[in-house]
Amino acid sequence: MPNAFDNHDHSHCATTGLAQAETILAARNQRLTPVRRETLRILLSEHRALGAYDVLERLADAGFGKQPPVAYRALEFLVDQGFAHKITRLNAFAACMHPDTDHAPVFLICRICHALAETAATPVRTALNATAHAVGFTVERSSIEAVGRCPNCKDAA
Amino acid sequence: MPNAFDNHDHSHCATTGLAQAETILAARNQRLTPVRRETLRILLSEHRALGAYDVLERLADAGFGKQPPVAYRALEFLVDQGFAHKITRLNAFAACMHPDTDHAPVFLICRICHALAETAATPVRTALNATAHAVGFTVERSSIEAVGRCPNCKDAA
DNA sequence: TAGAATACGTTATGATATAACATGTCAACA
DNA sequence: TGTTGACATGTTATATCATAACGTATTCTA
Ligand SMILES: [Zn+2]
Ligand SMILES: [Zn+2]
Ligand SMILES: [Zn+2]
Ligand SMILES: [Zn+2]
Repeated sequence: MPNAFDNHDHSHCATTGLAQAETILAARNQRLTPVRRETLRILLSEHRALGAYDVLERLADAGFGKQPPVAYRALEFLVDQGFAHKITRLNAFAACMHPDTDHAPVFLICRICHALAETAATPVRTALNATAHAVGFTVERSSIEAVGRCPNCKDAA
Repeated sequence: MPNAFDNHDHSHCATTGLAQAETILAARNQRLTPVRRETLRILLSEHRALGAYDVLERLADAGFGKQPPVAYRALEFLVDQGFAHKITRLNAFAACMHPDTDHAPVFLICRICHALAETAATPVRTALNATAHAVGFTVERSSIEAVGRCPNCKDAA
């Protein structure tokens, strides 16, 4: 599985992502309707986060509704079902790169090219849980988002 | 140093916070003007994050300007100088509890009572840097925010 | 005290997000 | 096979969060 920073056959990411969504949602008796499918396709088309209004514009171009709830609802569905994530730092959404495994990711956001990668969260989450436990806090959800430079942009300002 | 979840003499937090800001800013030749001071006092008055418009309302009550930039500018100053943090998950701001030590904190947000604590970030950040390094990414800034239940609310739904 | 830098206040607008409600789709089942 | 109920889609309207641009006031420095 390549990450966003590697050169890779990206068409594979998109087709795989859609196919996975089909399979998983069918098993859950959830419907991947045309708007939802197109929304996922839009997110999968890039390894970066898109604002809800960017998604909305593309949905409108594809013949769907033009009002914010159209995008927000499809995005909410995809987030709930684990096929997309909200990147809170960016107020934006990105396709999940491993919807098959239950996970709570760490996001790496390139400040230069805006590429976004999801990486193994286990060690970070272990540390976070320990830190929280030390003050009696129970973690239910968390966002771990780093901004910096990806390998392709490491020499840029 | 108590954290937000402990019972503690909270008036101490506020007076200490303001005094620290005075001292540190004087040393930096930065001005803790009346709006800035009041903004910090407002944030210090609670161990939770306040939205910019909540802060603005209290500033207006205290006789300062009533327009959003008044609050946003004071908040930006305090964040830049390390006396407040923006909690991106909440689109809100909170006073920093240890402005004396250079740090990039982990935030623990109680879903029930909205208390917010800042905890030692070192182990979490170490893990995050290692994870990032593994894919060639250089972390410049990061937000680590957990939502869950604080010790006082651990038995709640 | 003049001039420059900084801060404060306002108006106006931009960007992100949701409430509320009408219409449409589809499958279960009387 | 027509009715019903659940879900999905679309719209209007509004709420919430944030910044651009500009004029005035204050403070610093020479
Ligand atoms: Zn790809
Ligand atoms: Zn990059
Ligand atoms: Zn306190
Ligand atoms: Zn609590």
